[in-house]
Amino acid sequence: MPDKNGMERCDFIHVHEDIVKRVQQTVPDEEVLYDLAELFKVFGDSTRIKILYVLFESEMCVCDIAQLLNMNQSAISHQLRVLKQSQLVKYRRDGKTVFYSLADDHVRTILGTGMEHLAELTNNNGN
Amino acid sequence: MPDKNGMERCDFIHVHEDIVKRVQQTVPDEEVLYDLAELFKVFGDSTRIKILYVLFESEMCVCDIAQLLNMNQSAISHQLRVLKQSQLVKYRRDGKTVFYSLADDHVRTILGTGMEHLAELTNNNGN
DNA sequence: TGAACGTATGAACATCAATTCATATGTTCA
DNA sequence: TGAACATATGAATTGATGTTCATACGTTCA
Repeated sequence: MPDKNGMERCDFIHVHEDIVKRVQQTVPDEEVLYDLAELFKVFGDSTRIKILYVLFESEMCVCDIAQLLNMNQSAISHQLRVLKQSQLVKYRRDGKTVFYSLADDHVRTILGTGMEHLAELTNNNGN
Repeated sequence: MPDKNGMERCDFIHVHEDIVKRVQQTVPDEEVLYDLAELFKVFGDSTRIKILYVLFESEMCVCDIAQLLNMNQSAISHQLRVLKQSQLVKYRRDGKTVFYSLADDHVRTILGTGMEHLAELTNNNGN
């Protein structure tokens, strides 16, 4: 017969309190970790990743990005807004056209780190 | 009066074809970018980020992680499965207990890069 | 000014993902 | 073996998110 209340035994009887205490002190604040997750969430969509990679090469207008990715203008515009809010891209207006570009080099660094990880995974699996 | 078919003008008339061509060649394959997005998606959840940070300090069992994060065992177990599938954590069994730990140092690198980005943003906004 | 164009945006819809609940699986020990 | 415990998992639910559609906004130019 299982526990009366389903489960939720696990009363942390054997917990190493010293370890727990130490860990609690070294982990960053809840708020920071939340922001960090929000940042990575932005990179967690292939449309946005494609946009960023495209901007590696040169600044580009919404229309051109849409053509490159074979998506409609609205979808790109919505995603550019997300990237803008995260301060990953910046823009300048030239007449009717708005040109987007990478805000700084962090984008390259972050994407590069992710790429390295993927590369190593596929290498190891290839053995 | 707006266009007849809503919009979807934007016939890419003024597109710089040379730029577009060049960009298309340098952007990684669709599949790779998709995998990259999947990787970052894993980091795009604060529960998983917390788990990873907790594992920075030492290997830990499901129960302890649950206590540290003040969440129930099932939620943690589900998230550990995601981290396991992404090969970001590994585990070893010791009797009834399963200890989880970081799979390699890429986790630290990736999270560190994200942190740096956040730090610079807040610095710049603080001016 | 008004037509044409490039871009932005709000609403609707559909899909996805995190958590919870209930329960199954696997291990230890009396 | 069976009770107790630690973990895993499937189903259900709820909230978040990406895309589309329609349309608004801002700019140029005749």
